[in-house]
Amino acid sequence: MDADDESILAFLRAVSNRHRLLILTWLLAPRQHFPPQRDGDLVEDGVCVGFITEKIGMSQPTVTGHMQILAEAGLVTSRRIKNWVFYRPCRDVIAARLGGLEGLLGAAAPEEAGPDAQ
Amino acid sequence: MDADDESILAFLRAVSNRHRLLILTWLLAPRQHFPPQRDGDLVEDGVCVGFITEKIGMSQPTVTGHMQILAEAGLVTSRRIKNWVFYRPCRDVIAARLGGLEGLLGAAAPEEAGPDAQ
DNA sequence: AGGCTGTTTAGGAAATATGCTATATAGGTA
DNA sequence: TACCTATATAGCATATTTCCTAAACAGCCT
Repeated sequence: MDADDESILAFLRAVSNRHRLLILTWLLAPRQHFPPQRDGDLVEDGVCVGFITEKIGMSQPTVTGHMQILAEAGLVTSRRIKNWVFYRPCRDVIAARLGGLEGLLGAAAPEEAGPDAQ
Repeated sequence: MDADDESILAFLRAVSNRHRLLILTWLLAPRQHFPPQRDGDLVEDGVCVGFITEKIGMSQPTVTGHMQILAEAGLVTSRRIKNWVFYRPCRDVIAARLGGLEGLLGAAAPEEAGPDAQ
C-alpha cells in the first residue's frame, strides 16, 4: 500500500456512495443533465451547487459535504464566480485513478500479476 | 441508477475498504503472496481463510466477514475442501465491474458521454 | 448600511461499518 | 464417541458515514 494505492483508496471511498457517484456522472456530461447557466459555462466552469442540490433532492449543506469529499479525492475542483461556486470534474485525475485501479485488479494471469505486488 | 449501476456500487463498496482491496489483490496473484497448500491449489481452488488471516493480522472472524462482503459483491467464490474454505477471485466479474465503472466515468468528451446517461 | 441570494461551517442524531471475543458448526481422526 | 482443526455465526463496542437544521460567511444590489 504505497501513496499511489492511498489515492486509489480515496477515490474508491469517494465514489462508493450512490449520490456522489451519480453527481460525478452528471458533472462529466453536464449539458445532458443541467440547463445553461447565466454566469458560468457548464463545461468550462462547472456546475453550480444549487443545480446539483435541486436535481439530487437533498439539503444544500449535504451536497456541499459530498462535493468536498469529491474535491478532497481530487476528482473535482471548485471555482467561485460572483456568489456561485461551480464544481468541475478533473478528467485526468479520474482517468488516472481508473487506470491505477485496473493496474491493481486488472485481469492479469494469476502467475504474473503486477510488478512487485506487495 | 439501473441494476448494472447497483452492481457497480456493490463492487465499489466492497473494494473501498483497505483490507478488502489488499486481500483481493493477494487473491489475484496468490502464488506471489502465499505458500503452497496441501489440500487445495492456490490458483485452481483459491486461498484458505487461515492463510489470509495470518497474513493480514486480523482475527479470523473479521477476515471471514470481509470475505463474505467480497463474495456478496460477486468478486470471489468459496469452495470447501475437507475442513478448509478456499476463496478464489472471479476475474470475469471483476473485469466486468471495472469495465462498467469505466463506462460511467470514462473520459468521454463532456458533450457526448455514455449512451442514455440518466 | 441593509437586505437578498448562494454557499459553507457547526453541531448533532441516526444509520452503517469495522473489529473484537465467545460460541457454534463442519469435517477429519484416534 | 471424543477430540482436534478450520471456519462461520452471534453479540457487542467503537468508529465512521450520512443527513439534517441552524447559523455564519461571501458577494451582489438598492
